Amino acid sequence: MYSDDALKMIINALRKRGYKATPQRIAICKAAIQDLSHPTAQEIYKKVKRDYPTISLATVYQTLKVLREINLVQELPFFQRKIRFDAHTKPHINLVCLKCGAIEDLQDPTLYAIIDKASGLTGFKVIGQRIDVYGICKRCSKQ
Amino acid sequence: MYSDDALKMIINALRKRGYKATPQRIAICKAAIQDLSHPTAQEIYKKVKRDYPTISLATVYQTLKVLREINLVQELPFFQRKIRFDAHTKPHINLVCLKCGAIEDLQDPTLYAIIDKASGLTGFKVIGQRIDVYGICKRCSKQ
DNA sequence: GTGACTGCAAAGCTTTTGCATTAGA
DNA sequence: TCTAATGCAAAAGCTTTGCAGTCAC
Repeated sequence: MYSDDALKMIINALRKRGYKATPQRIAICKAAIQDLSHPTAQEIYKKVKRDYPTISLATVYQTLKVLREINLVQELPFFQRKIRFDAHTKPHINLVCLKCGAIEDLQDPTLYAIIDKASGLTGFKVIGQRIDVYGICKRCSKQ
Repeated sequence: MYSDDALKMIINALRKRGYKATPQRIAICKAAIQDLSHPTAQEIYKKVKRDYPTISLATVYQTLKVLREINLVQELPFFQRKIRFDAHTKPHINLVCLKCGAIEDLQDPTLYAIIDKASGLTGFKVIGQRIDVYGICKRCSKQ
């Protein structure tokens, strides 16, 4: 399910920045990065709790903060005070279904050009981006 | 400062949907729509409080919910549990400076094409969008 | 061994809700 | 008049913080 290479990458990324690679931290990393559904902190917590029953939400939040710092995940603050996490930090479109709540990622090479243009026009130094499209997904439309 | 036409538009938009055009509501609308800095609810509250000292935060939140419903503003949930409001509901780029916190809007006609393409590819029915680019603005870069 | 991490509990804050009073249409 | 809106207070609920014990390195 999860390759050793990816595991090594996580451990290296942590150590390179001076963070300790604790078992809990690795479990949270794996849960956050493997999960393509853009989970909330609560969802990551529940998932990790299966293997580490004593884990606390505080640890999950602290670790997610670290992952954000080392650019392994991106925070997506959403409605209803929920923050969802996206392991996909390169430019892409989040197709957010307002009915079922699902978020689908969509690549589009044109995005790089638009972001570059925006940067060039305004002298803005780009660090990251978030592109959401809200609506109703195909599955929900059919119902 | 604020044209009668715009005022009439707000009142009409409210009444058309069955909402009453109370003085507080109009003041909040004006504060939210005039302000291009993407204010938070707190900032709108402080601004309106000058003219209506008895206004409550609850009223501000309730009114912003109404404005969202009638599509006069868009909610932008941000980091630190802050929601900022954008009176600009058409596709545009929010250039968000991570240093000074300023948000600048930028038009780009190409966005329509990208959103249409995304919609066409996936069968997604588009209702709205949010396009953020995070980085350092020109002014902050110079310092 | 030592400084960073965990996890419990409590605090912090934004946003929402309940409800009596007030006021728009 | 009659329903909806206001505004106070309290609740809700996600996220952060403090701190003692523990563990990675």
